[in-house]
Amino acid sequence: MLPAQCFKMLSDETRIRCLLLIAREEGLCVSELTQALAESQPKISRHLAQLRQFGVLVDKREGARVRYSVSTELPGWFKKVINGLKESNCLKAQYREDIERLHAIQQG
Amino acid sequence: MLPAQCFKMLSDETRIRCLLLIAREEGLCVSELTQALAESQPKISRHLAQLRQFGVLVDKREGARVRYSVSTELPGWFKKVINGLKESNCLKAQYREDIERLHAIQQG
DNA sequence: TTAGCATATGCGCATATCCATATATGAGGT
DNA sequence: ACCTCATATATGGATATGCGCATATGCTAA
Repeated sequence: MLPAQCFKMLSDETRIRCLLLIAREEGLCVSELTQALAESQPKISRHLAQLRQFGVLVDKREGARVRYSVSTELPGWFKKVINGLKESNCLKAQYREDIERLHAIQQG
Repeated sequence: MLPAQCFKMLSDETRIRCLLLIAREEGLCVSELTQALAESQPKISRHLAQLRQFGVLVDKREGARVRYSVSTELPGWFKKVINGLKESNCLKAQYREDIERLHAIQQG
């Protein structure tokens, strides 16, 4: 688990947006992310697969859906990075629209 | 300053090694890094240029040499990432050899 | 000015990354 | 069985990245 490889997982805007939403909501399925980020389903799925293959996310089938959540077995320094992102107020603004779209869906 | 771009700067092992050494020693020149990492001079120079162009490092000419140091004008969450790396004991072991080579040079 | 060390950059190549499109798999309902 | 929704993957093409090598620039000293 080299740091450079971990950071490569975070080096794509789509992956960051997925990860932050999943961390914030403690688990989301592909269709929720597809709508929240307003991106194509294959695009989302492929990025989630990368994060899962690298061990950042874990997936769990729930009927027809697959729920992705943040792995609990990450190196301490990497957990801190994710928490730092999650708690950063200056970043919250950048991804506000994703959160708003997600909540709009969850309402309906 | 999108997070994904910041992390892209950290997504290369050579750049991580440079950044960690520079952060630890509070400024190093190209030749020191070239020897400490045991990599070619153009390779080191190119990666330093990327880190500088992105604003992670600042450079200062000192005679024939150029000293690179970590910028003080980085977003708070990004400073925390760098400090987290610097302080992580589990990572210190990974880059021990770089530090040893550096100190060997500085002695001589 | 010339020599020589320190640093930066241009170029070509190999490889990696990302995307859109189309298609495949999987699960549940009828 | 079929159909449909949810998710995954294969393919091909555009772009980006990293490297080695050679060369250019910058500085100092003589």
